Amino acid sequence: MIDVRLLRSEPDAVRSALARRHQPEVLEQLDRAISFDTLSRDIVAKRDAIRAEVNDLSKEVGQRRKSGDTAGAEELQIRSRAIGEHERVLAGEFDVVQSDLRELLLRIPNVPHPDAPDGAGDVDNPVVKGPVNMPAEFAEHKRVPHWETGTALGILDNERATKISGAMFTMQRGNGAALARALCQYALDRNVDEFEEIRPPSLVTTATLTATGQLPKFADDAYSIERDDLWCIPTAEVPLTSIYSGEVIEAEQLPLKMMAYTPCYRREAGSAGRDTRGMLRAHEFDKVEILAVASPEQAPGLLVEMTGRAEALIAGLGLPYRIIEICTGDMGQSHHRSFDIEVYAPGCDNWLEVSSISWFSDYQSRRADIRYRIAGQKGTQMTHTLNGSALAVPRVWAAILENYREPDGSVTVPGVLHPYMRGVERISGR
RNA sequence: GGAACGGUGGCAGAGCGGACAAAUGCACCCGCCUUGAAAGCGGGAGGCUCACAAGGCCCGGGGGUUCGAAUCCCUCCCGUUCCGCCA
Repeated sequence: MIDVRLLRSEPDAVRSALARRHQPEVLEQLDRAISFDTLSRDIVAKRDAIRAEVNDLSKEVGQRRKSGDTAGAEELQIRSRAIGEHERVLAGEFDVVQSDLRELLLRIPNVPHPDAPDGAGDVDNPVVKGPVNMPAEFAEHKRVPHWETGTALGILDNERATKISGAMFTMQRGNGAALARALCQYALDRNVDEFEEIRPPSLVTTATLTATGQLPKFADDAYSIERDDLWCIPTAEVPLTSIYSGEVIEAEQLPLKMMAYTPCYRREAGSAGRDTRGMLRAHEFDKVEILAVASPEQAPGLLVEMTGRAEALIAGLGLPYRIIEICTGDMGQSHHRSFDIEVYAPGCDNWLEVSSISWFSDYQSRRADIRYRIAGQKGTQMTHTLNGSALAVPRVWAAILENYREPDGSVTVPGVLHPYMRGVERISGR
């Protein structure tokens, strides 16, 4: 949620920043929000003046009662009651305007960072690094999609996954399952130097899913358990961000760095049939997420650090990759600035998005009410949040099967994963 | 799921219809005292809204009663204990 005070003090700056997202309806919402805010301040001023009057009268009623002036007290009561009617009307109006305003603000996206590249959509995302590790050409035996290799080796069984749960569910078996788990273990071990490992709940309340920005706008993308008013998390970002919701953190505690390995659930409404072969897009997948709660000053450095960490994991696996920056027209609603890491998969002949690292400025913190206090200073400020996929399993799993496919159809396991694979260095057919 | 009891400031904990932003203790900050510190003494200090002041709001959330609610009523949430169920 963007700051209403910013809307008041610098409406033009907010407008031109949001205009870079190339979504005309956002600017309309902005105008309505500004007029709601003006109206609400107008009403609250009147309401408060009346409340002050009622408070004064009530005090006097008490005093007169005490001194025995019953008649005088009763006369004041009558007056106060009449004024109270008016107060009730104004208070009602205020509540309506406030909730309309909040509803609007929850749907207005974050302002992009000034340095975020301009663009209308994903084709405008500039490559900021790479390709790294990219061979001049790929041998024919690597030009095999992972779903063929995985099925042939008996480590991918999507046919039965579909029988069990329906379309767009996947299932890994044997060394394929081990490979998926090894990737998570690898990602956790490489970040435990700085990030606290968390095992959060994967079902969360509506308030929690609203704090990170998925609700109210993107309800169709999440699985909901209506009977208990809970939602399945689409990413560990959701529970991790809300760990400190409603709390005030001492400045010297910042940044708070956390990571979690969780399943992620996405309905993928509207994307059925698109890039859904093999492991490319599924309703349920595993991911290791890294997250930081920081001061505004710490945030830019953390964005660089966290992007570097995600990159190091991919580089460590020896996969060809590149880093792109997300342009203003392609940014997620909560994002202030964002980078993606893409891995090249020769079998699909495609760059696969395997990691996304984002800075949310105070957008999520304001929704979640996460503040910090500087010792010796009055008041509190909103924190900044950042997060990124350290490693999203399915597409990395897919890229390994394609990049490490041998002429005989087996798959070599990258060296860094050997310790987590019970010594298996090569996955061959049974 | 059932029953009982709870939810008040950083923490503990009083207040249970009228001057309560809220006693007291601990912790914290500033003085005095001291070579320095502790103890002792004196003083200060919550959050939100807000340019500031004034005003308003905040005693788990929401609603109600009342001239007036931390205090009474309803409802929801959370916690503790006991029972039931269960990995």
